[in-house]
Amino acid sequence: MSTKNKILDAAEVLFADKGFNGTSLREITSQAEVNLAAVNYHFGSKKELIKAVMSRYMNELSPRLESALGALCTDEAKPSLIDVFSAFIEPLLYLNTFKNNGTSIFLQLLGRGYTDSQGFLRWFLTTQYPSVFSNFTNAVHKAYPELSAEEMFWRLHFTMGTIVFTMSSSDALIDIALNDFDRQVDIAGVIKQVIPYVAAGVAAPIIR
Amino acid sequence: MSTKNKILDAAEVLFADKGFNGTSLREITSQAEVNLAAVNYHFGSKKELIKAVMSRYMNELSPRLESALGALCTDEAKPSLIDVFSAFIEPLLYLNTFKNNGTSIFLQLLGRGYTDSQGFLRWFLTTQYPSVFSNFTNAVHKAYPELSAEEMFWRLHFTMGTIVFTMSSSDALIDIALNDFDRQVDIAGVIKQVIPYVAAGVAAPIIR
DNA sequence: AGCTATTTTAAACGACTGTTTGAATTTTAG
DNA sequence: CTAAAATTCAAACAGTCGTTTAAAATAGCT
Repeated sequence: MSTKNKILDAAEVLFADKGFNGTSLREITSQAEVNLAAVNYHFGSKKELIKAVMSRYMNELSPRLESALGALCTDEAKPSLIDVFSAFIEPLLYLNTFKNNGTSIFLQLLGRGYTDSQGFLRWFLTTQYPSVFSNFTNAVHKAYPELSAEEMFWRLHFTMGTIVFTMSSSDALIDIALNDFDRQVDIAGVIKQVIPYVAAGVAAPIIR
Repeated sequence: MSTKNKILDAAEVLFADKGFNGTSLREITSQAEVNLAAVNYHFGSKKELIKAVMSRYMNELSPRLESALGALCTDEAKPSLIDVFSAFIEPLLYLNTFKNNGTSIFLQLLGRGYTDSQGFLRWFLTTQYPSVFSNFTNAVHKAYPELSAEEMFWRLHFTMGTIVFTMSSSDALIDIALNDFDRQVDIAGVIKQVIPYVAAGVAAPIIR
């Protein structure tokens, strides 16, 4: 295993758990069992390391998401919103085979990225992977054409919030579910719970 | 204006903007124009200052929320989920009169509290203000009795995520709405947009 | 006024942060 | 085998962090 990958593997878990600002390079390098200076040598800076961690996931996710959402839009049949959101399941769960707990880690990282460090990660994702967003809005528009661009904007951000926030505290929530309801839930279970919710939210009647 | 209040006023704005971990005591005290040591003198520690900032809002919000939700439950008429979520509007917007931008600041603080500092704030709120949560779940249960406790647990956390996440990035979102749609939105406008969304999400049909 | 208690102040504490350095080591290639 | 390139390493850098200290200033009270 290369030093670079040892660092990435250790970093993503710590970042997901304690946030980007909350994780020090010393924690990462000691967890990865490499020298402290290795991060700056291989990645240049902590910020570049964060980008590298996210890119490793986005490069796997982006094409799969693109084709799944693209298939919905080229179909002549009108997809339901459940179809649109369900298109995320397979690509997201693929991250689990690509890496242990990959889905959960990635979604937690996404949540961290939106609140930590004044949204520089949001800028990075929207500029580096713009097609993911446009594919998504296109699919939603096909499923629910009555929704104006502005209303869609808000509802998609609400959806983003639901997903990202839920996932960034998914470990705690899964713990509570285990204690209060004796129910063993995994990340796939949470995803299946959240899809009807966000689909209904986006499909909510328009109040004018 | 007392030193204590000068600190609280400066702290809440900085905390909302940059998070609890992202704001240093030196930023707070120089913004408040008081000595650095004043925080530890008046509050004991940074952690206690965070609690004090939140308590100042919760002590205003909690009784108003309690009576608004309580009224729904004692009514013999079955409330709709829109009614339940609309019960939050008046107490939340009251924070705006209590303090400039109070609603927005409080909701942003809430969002920060859920992701910063490994959820110690979540523990603080759920143990110090448990009635808010139980009143809420009671009201939802009355509006939608078919929802099991476990399903309600998940949907309420999804809702929490939607609200809290949206509000913690509300400044950025309001900016985008202004640029892309020439639409001036304020925090009340965002709340009115989000209520149909979360109400529909919670009301989503149960898939078993 | 004087005395006490409260508050403010400047300075320093030790611990931690990301980053850089230059020498030692390992790997690669001719 | 050897020389060059790439990597690892311990050490130190300059900063920032939350907190503490002890002296100075202020306030309240008799």
